[in-house]
Amino acid sequence: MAKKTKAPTEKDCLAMMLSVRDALDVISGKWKILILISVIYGNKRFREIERSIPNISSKVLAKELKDLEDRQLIKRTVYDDSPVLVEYTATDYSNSVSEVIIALYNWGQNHRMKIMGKRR
Amino acid sequence: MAKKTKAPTEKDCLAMMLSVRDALDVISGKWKILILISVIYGNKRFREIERSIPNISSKVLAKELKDLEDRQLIKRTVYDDSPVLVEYTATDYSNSVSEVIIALYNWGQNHRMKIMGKRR
DNA sequence: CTGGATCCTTAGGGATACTG
DNA sequence: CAGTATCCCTAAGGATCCAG
Repeated sequence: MAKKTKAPTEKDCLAMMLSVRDALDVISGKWKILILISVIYGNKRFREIERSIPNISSKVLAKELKDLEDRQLIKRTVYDDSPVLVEYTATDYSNSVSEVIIALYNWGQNHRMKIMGKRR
Repeated sequence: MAKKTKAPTEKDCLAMMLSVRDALDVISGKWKILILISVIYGNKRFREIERSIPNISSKVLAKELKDLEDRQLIKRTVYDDSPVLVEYTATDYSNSVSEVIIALYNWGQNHRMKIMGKRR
């Protein structure tokens, strides 16, 4: 109703930052997104996920998985306990991250081409 | 022509990760995206940017700005040098990050509501 | 196989003060 | 105003080994 003659500035800028920072809190770090990708792509077992992500260590993976589970971005299910069978799966919530992942993917591809082309 | 009966798996997953990792290399960290937002929103001066971002220190800002400049994600222009006037502005390239920012923003908002609603 | 425990290194970043 | 210079501290992450 009311007209806001002003273009977006300080307040919008800050609001933008706050939400973005929330998002970054969750998905920032070297591994979280990669783990999400792996799980969304269908990897379920610990070693499977580990192998799918170059250079990740089991310690880091365990820690990040726990973190992601806490935030309900993945679901951990224990199926057995003789040789211990655990499965990690995506949740609706983790699927909602897809847009972010896609955006990162697109931009990253573009960026890669740019640096490949240019300097060095 | 050829049928690929298989759904995307390992190779696509890895390709996805590589590009995403490239993107993360550039924009990860606590501050880079926030700085980009600030500059894209029109803040140009060092102190202006500094004030627009809660809790950032001048040291960190200086470092990140330099980094972003190296990667051509912002442009630094010195206009004068009596009281020293410097302007940071967005580049086409930094504008291309907008999609990522929007995605983060949307998801972050959603996430914020989710945690607000739930636990604690 | 699924992780936990331990040790260690480094980069990120806060605080504060200072220079051109 | 636009940064630098220190100092210091913590968390992220690598390496390796070990336990259930």
